[in-house]
Amino acid sequence: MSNKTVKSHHHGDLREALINSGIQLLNEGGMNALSLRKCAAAAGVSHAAPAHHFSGLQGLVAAIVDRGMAMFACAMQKKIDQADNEPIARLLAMCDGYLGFAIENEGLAYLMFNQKNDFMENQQQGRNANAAFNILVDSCAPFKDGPKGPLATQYAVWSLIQGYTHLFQMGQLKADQACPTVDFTDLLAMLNLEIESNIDC
Amino acid sequence: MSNKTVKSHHHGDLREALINSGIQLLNEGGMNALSLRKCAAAAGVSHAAPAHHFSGLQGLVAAIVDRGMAMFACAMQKKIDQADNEPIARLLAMCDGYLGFAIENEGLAYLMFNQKNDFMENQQQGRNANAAFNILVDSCAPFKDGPKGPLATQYAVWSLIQGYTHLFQMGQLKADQACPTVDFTDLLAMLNLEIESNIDC
DNA sequence: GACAGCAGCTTGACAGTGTCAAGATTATTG
DNA sequence: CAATAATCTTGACACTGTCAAGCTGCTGTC
Repeated sequence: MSNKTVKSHHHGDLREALINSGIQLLNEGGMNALSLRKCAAAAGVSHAAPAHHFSGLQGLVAAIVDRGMAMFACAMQKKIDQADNEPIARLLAMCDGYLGFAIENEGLAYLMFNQKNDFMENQQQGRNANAAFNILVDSCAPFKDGPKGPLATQYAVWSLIQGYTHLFQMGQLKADQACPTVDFTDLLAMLNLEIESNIDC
Repeated sequence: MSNKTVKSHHHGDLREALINSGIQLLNEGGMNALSLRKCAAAAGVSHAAPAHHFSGLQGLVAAIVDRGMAMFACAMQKKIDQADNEPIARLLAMCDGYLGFAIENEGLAYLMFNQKNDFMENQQQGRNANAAFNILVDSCAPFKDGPKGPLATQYAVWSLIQGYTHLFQMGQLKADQACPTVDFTDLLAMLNLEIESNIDC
């Protein structure tokens, strides 16, 4: 497939090619369009070749999720960097990036967010996932925790944006009836978020 | 299989049996354990028999989701009926039933909540789904809508409980680190919920 | 009561899937 | 250069959903 070299027995960068093919299949045909054999075919390679780079389908999925997490973290960070240097604006920007990523990468995001997460256990695998998670944590850091204990703000925001994104992905937020779509900004505004004193940046 | 009648060519209630087998398979072996052929085998019937009751796997899934929605609505209503006759208590009870159902029926709930919803379009199919949805709507009805428009309360609560449930299903709420699990009550307490005046029950 | 029609189910086949074992080819290393 | 390891191919297997064709027994009509 390469025009630089004559066709070799070795692909050269099959692992990368398989991940890319997988993401493309996901975003084109949704969850059920992903298969080892189709990835192999898209990379111009025999059906059993992927087994030497991933331990079965689950391994390919893990690699795709890992790649997706890097893209996800990047998408959120980009929005945050464009926002005003103020806690609420940055939090909203993070959520904007969260939802935007899920919209622009529908199949990939579905795979990522609906996969049981063993990342915390496989430390090696989850570096990108942790990076994405830390962006969420950092965005919530300037706000006081609720009276009922620490982390409440963080999990409230996470649940809210994840739930909203999920409802969107499942087509539950269509504005087909009289009511217009409820914007996420309005939902976040309902949360009691108090800025901790003496915080800059 | 029945001890009342001799074995007949006809099963008698195959449709029900297939749905029940499907739910059992889901809750025992998770999402990937569900297959038409295994449902058929569990019902003691040939592999192609389901095709005469459902239009393929998708049809069986739709029937299972429909059944699940009835159970879901029942679970929420039961909790609400046990709660104090007061808006906040009833809202919390609804969320308790929501999460509890997902915990007690892991595989089924995963199938239900991660399926793109065509219920609003297939009016006939979605009666049970609408019943469950209406319980959510009714639980939010006593509360004022936010300043930014109607339905904000409803979608904030829905996003929050769905997101929290989803994080739980994906194993993101484990209290493995120093922090204990964040209770949903604490998250709901962070929402600005004002009771509308002149409402009883 | 007999017979046609039909719904319920079976059998057999097909393409697609993941996974394994064995072998062929290429790159790397001593 | 030769041995070894990495990479990929080929072939096979069990499992999946789906379709076509046929068998079985119930139901309704004359």
